[in-house]
Amino acid sequence: MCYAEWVSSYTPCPPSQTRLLDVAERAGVSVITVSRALRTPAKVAPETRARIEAAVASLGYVPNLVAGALASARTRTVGILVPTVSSSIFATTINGLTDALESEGYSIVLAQSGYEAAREVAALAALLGRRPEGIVMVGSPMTDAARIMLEAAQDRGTMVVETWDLPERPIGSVVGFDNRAVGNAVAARFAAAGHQRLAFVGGDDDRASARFHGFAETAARLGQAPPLRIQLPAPSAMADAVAAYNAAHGPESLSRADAIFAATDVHAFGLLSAALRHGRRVPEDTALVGLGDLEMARFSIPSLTTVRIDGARMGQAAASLILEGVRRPSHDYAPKRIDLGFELIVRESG
Amino acid sequence: MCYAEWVSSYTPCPPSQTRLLDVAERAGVSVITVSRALRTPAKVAPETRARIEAAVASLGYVPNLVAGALASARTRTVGILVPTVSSSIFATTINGLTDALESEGYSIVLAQSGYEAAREVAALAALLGRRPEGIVMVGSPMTDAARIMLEAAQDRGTMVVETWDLPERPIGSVVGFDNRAVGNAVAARFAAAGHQRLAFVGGDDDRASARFHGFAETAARLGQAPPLRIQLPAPSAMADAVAAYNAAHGPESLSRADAIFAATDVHAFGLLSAALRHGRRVPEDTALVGLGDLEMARFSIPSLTTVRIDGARMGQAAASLILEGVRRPSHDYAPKRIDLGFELIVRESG
DNA sequence: CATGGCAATGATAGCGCTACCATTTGGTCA
DNA sequence: TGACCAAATGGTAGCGCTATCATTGCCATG
Repeated sequence: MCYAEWVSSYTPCPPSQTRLLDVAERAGVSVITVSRALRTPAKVAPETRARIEAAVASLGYVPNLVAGALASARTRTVGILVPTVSSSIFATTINGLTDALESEGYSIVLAQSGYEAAREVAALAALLGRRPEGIVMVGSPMTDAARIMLEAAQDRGTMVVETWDLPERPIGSVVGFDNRAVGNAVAARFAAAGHQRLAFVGGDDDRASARFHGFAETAARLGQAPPLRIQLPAPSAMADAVAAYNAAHGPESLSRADAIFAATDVHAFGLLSAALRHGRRVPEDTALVGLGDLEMARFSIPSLTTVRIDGARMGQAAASLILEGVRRPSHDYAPKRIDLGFELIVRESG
Repeated sequence: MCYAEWVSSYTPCPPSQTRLLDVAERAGVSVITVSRALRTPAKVAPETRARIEAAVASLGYVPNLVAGALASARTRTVGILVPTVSSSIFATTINGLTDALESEGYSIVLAQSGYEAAREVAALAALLGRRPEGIVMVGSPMTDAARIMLEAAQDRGTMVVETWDLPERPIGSVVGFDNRAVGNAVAARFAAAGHQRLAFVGGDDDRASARFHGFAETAARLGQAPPLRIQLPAPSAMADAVAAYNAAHGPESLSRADAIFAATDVHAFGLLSAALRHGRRVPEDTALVGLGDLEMARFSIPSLTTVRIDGARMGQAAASLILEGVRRPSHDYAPKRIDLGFELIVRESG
């Protein structure tokens, strides 16, 4: 609070913000009527409403949603915790979520875990302190601490939605796809095309690992040698994939692989670049499949075969789940599990 | 509020959230002592603090920051309004901002304008209703309405920072670069390389336009023919650039240009793809320069000459400006103007 | 031994809004 | 005509926290 004005005329206070009360006085009504005129205009007589609207406009009144949230125990806020925003792969999900929620008057609070456990917990605490009505996670929490916080929040009525995966033991609702099945599908395609020396390039987060396990699983089932796995640091960067390709030239080398599944299109693009620079032909010498169907997959040369994930729809679905579940007594709400599937988009690279 | 429990045992309430008071009772102290233990631990005796910490842990207490914000008139929240998050070009700015603010206990509220005036105003109203301590704009507001809202917010003590530009008439602080100078630099380079038929491809937002004007200005100064300008819809998409390249084959055609400046790397990449598919050699037949220095610029083949903008640093600088200015009496705060500059990264494409 | 100062804690009054009751009209219907 | 209802409006008590101003006890100081 600013008491400076009582103390010294040398330190003026910023003009205190206009409140509902100011509008009410201006319009000659009570605060509650102004509140109603703003939130449920139909319940206020037209002339009264007009007077109030005039007062609002002339004062430039912007309702304090923080106060409203406290009073109503509805923050109209949804938190989203992503590993990182710089990786454009989650951008579409954020986009879909934002688009679906902002028209309902919700705001998005964004936090990043940076793929780090400690940061995830801290970010989650910050998020939950804002009392969001929903929390959208990309993936499942990395730590038990985070899981417990989410479960507690859910017990208090917060909607929890995990995305980009279909975890065995979800916290609340889930909207994602089967990362293991993705790996299966890619391995099956490589095998059908007659590739022998498979490799997988990606991070070591749960989702990338699931893709690898599915990949290795199907490779084994089809009698292939175990795929080489190259682990790259998170978040996915082309530079890491390029470095990995350029690195070793021993038996563990990527350049010996004749088919590479990259856990993200970003990695795939790095590998494509490195392979071409090495004079390898893609897909003749090395077939390449990515994941995400980023725009560049369509326009690279050769264009990139990739697993399309509908990130925007995932965000929209998460938003719908939250809007449905919010304010509903917990006893008649059952968490949902939505499998959005994936699609192997076959282009030139494999 | 949930009164259902008084009414009917069939509609149980979600367990009401734990409050400071619950922790206080558990620890045998007053609420204010708990508040202090959490915010300024040094002011609480070690044993008391230990008891409080134990109570917090056993209750799983998460402070309600909404209530705290209302009481203290400090929301510890910063709003960021971007044209879109799907365009990865602003992702690094969001990243830099987030990284710099989250360690200070701030949360980020994200809103998108989608390059639409009406949506910008709506998003801004939603943002300002949350009473953020700072607002980071990508670019300047598109409408006067938005500008007025921002000015009013600033008068109430909100820090306003415009980024990605250096507007003539900034609202508050600015951290960006000179888009016109970027255009000048690219035109100068094209001219020096002996290119004759220049073209510019980009959106029609203020920043892209400034780049074009700088480009045309220098072209004229160096005696070149006025560059062709191809306007693409926002947000920038490779597909639009590809379509533009493939479109007309008349005198207004991009394929006649021997040097193209694309307002973003995304456009540049689309043009690169289209040109190569048409059998044009880059840079021999068509030189190409982008903007943003996205990672793919480094790894495309040919690699992309581009104007590097340090988006992350822009975000960090915006965060610093906000943290500095916040809570400072307005009379001793002077808006700052920070030019982060740009760098022409010469690679293979031009 | 009174005095002052500091460290530790507490009581209280809001922050700006909304939920939950009133209360006041004017009209409808038995 | 009086009971009844719906439409329009108002009064008031918080939401969970923090800012401000006590209050308490303890020690050092002259």
